[in-house]
Amino acid sequence: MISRISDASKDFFEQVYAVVKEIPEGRVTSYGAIANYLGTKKSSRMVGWAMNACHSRPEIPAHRVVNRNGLLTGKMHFSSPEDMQKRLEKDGLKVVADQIIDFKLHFWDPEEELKI
DNA sequence: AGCTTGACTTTGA
DNA sequence: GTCAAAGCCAAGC
Repeated sequence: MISRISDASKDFFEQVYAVVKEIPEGRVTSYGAIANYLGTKKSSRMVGWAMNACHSRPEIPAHRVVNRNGLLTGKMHFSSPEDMQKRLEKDGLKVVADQIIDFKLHFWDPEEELKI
């Protein structure tokens, strides 16, 4: 019989998407936080790479995922660079110079909220 | 098959 | 505090 891969071993991308979709409105998180929650802290880049493929998942609020500094590093990957900031402001967040104000206050840690 | 790039993070100077 | 370099894994060429 064919040993199908376990659900827990599903694609890393799917895991990232699952976490990102759980990000509540008005909250933001970092690539590293997601990677850490998934257990691959070192592979924070993979989270970003996963987001690069988020075009396959229109329901992914990728605008709520920023780098460790709260900087909108991936804004240019959106339909329009302004779209990401506009969505964040729509969520009640303040963005200045492509950076989220009080980022740490709005930081949403999946390890804290989702409880491993 | 190997090298380069990438929506990052951490560490050292 | 900033700046530079290393580490990381995967996809693209």
